[in-house]
Amino acid sequence: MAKAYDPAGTEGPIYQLWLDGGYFTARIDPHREPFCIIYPPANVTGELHLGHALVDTIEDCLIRWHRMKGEPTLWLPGVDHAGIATQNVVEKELAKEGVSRHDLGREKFLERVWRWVGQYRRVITHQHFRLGCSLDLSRERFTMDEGPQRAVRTTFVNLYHDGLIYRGERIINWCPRCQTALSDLEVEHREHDEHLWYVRYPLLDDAGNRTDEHIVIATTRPETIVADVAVAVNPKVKRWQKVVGRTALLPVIERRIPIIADEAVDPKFGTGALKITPGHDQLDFEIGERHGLRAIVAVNGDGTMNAEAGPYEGMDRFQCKEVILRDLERLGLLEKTVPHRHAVGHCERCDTMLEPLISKQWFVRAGPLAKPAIEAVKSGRIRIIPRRFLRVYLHWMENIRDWCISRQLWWGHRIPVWYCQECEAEVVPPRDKPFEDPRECPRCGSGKLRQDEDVLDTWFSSALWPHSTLGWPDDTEDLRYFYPTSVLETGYDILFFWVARMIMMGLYNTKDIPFHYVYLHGLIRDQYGRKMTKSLGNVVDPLESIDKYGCDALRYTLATGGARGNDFRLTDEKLEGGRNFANKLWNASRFVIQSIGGERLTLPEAAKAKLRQDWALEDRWIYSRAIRVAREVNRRLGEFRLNEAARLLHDFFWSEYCDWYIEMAKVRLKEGDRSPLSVLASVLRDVLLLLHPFMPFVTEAVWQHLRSRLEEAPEAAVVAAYPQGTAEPDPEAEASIQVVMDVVRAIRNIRAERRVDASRWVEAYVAADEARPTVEAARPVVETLARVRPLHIVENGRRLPKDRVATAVLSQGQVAVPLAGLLDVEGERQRLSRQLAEAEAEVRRIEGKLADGQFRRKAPAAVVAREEERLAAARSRREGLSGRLAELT
RNA sequence: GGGCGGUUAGCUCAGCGGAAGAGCGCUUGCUUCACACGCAAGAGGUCGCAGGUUCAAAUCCUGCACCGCCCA
Repeated sequence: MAKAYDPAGTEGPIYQLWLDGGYFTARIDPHREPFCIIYPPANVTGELHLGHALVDTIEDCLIRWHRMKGEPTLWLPGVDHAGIATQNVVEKELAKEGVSRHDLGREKFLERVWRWVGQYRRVITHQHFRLGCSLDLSRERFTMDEGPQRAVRTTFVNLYHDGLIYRGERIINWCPRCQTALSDLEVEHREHDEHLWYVRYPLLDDAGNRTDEHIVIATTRPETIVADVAVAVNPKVKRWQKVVGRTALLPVIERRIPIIADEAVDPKFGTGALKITPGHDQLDFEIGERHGLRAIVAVNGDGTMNAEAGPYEGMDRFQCKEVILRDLERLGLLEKTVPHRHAVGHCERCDTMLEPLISKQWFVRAGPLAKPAIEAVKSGRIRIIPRRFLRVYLHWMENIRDWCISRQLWWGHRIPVWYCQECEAEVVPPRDKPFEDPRECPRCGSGKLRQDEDVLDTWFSSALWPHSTLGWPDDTEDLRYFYPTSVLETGYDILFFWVARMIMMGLYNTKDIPFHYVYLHGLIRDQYGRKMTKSLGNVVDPLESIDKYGCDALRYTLATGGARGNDFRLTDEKLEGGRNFANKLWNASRFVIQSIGGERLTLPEAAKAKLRQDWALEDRWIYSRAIRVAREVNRRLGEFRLNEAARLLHDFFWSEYCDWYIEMAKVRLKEGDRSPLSVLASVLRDVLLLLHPFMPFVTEAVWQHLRSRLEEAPEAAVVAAYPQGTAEPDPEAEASIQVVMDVVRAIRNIRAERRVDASRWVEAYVAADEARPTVEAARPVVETLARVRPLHIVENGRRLPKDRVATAVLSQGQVAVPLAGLLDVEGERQRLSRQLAEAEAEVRRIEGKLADGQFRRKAPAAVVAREEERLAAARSRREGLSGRLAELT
């Protein structure tokens, strides 16, 4: 084994070993409860970021844990066609060649996209390998595969015939750059420091002639004046009450528009009078409907003004704004301009300022679907972790709005609706034949049918993912066995986009929940706490981190980075820590394996603590601790507390197994006594297996070295049984070793403070009182670890030497180190006095607590007993300290 | 406007009713035969502020301040 762990040389061969073993392929066993996670499909755009690395780490960890527990385990990988994103990427590629998609035409363009898909599916798969993922590649699915396509089509057809999908003219969010409609969720609201323009609309008299009077409206979007159809005032605003019912003259356009009254107008905004533009504003649209006003759309799909804009036709909407303001100014109709901050919608994908406009689109009627989805979570059939996201989910669901699902894109699932060219009928395949394209119009018999040009929102197919990947709408073995899946794990940022919709659609399609648990993780940020974005240039490529520190280092860092559901910052320092841990694991293992040599060990199996009574104290202790740690780790994993489980293992392995146990074991090994080997190997085995889900490569690599030295060791860690800690702990050994450690630490402390040369052996005395047999038994350990020879063990403090010794008082004994010439009596006095003061304070504190009748009556007996023990220890320490001080001359 | 999260050692974060923890950084020693990606010994915290509940509060409740996020 090499002197340092080499991830780059290890990871490839180890992954190959797993693939060759076929360990990742799920096997159905009807007698066992399966464990299944559907991977959140990665966008086929191709970029793998730290978010994926986090998903990979968490899900692989859960999957490996369950697989090792012996459950039939399926982790199903997937790739998402990512409509807008992929179309944008391919269009950018084309732009480099000086071609637009329109030059190519729909068919040729789609060919290009498929070529891209072929390329990037492989890249994505390779990236999962690098992260050590134990995905079942034989079941990989792509949202545009035939199976998921059929699921999409079936769902659409059923929803349509159930009246849950409709086509209608609504205000939607339009992205002029992507040239498509978006759903509400794809809108990013951002505050803009802008202006509020106060514009005068002249009033007409009864004869329709212009007067000197006017009504003043305040607007943030003067360019939409051209599409105004009314002015509305709140009926409570006194100032405008008398003008309701009159007619105003729309500036520039000179259209006559009515002045109406509507409660929805905010009397405190601007002047209390609102221009009504039903074609470009949701609130105005609603007011318009109430008053039977027509709607005018004045902006084209590309963001330029259309013929409705009159003189401004052809201008870009932003340019139009400038020009119209100049015109208003010139006409004396611009009363004032005041600074104003307001929220503006932007395209989540390309950041373009969105244009709300009326458009004919397809919608999902979300209300009826949300009802059972609310119930499934409220009843606890689906559990959301961390729990605080439950309220977020419910609030969104209870206020859900219809979902705009049509996109004016070429790449995606084509909407399965045809329109009759003759009678304009809307034709959707029947429920029993959802995959058959209609050939003639059922109403007029015409053969002139044209399919809707649009495709569905990508999230529509993602919403079906847990069942469409398992074979739905067919009744497959996988679907029957693995559905509902066990855990849905993803970032909290797509709770609405994906999780909520999966619950709705899963319940609709399968009449069952899609998963039992939803585990939401936090977002990874850079070292300054900023979100990682391309524009900031602070995006970390996980593959670079793996190259630099090793996959296990990255995984360990991500797993321990923060508490569940919390964001955390990734830094090089943390990755270094992960690398160091992997190396520590490697080297301690190297020591154990080298110590075993060519022998084949049988590991001890002593479930009852009694059976371990005759073992060496340190063997009993570490064996007992390993049992407790295994229990704790399993418990934390069951609660999705990966960070706590990993940290527990880190601390146990490093601070107890390496720092103390290995050093203690060396004492006997050096004497040629091989008895510690089986315990060394046994605890190492447990640690390796317990850590395997977190750090699969280094643990497997070590396992492959270790297993040949063990009798009956499984062929690979990935399929070894996960330690459960079913054996009985040994509290007696744990308490005893504490005394030994305290003695060693006390002597080391004195040596360090007195600057005793590290290589020098010194004489020392220990008065251990009741713990004397323990210290006696551990004499060789204490001598070696504290570099003491000879070690005198005396009955009690009175037997310790008094002159020119440095002393330490423990709760269960005292230590004295003769230091002729090195002792600073005054310093010693000060140190002991300080400790005495501390001990006295402690005694007073606990005495006070125990004197309180309320405490004794109300606190649990175990707590009272513990306090009494502490008091005894503190008193003993106090007596010892004052005794030493008195002797100090 | 509504909701959520955060505020704990110099930094990054755990802990969330019964003696303040980790990693990094810092100080002092160590080429100790697994590891300097290391070993040993240390220093460092009125757990944001103010009330309240409790025998007991960093931990529960109320209010406030600041930072961040989500929804409208």
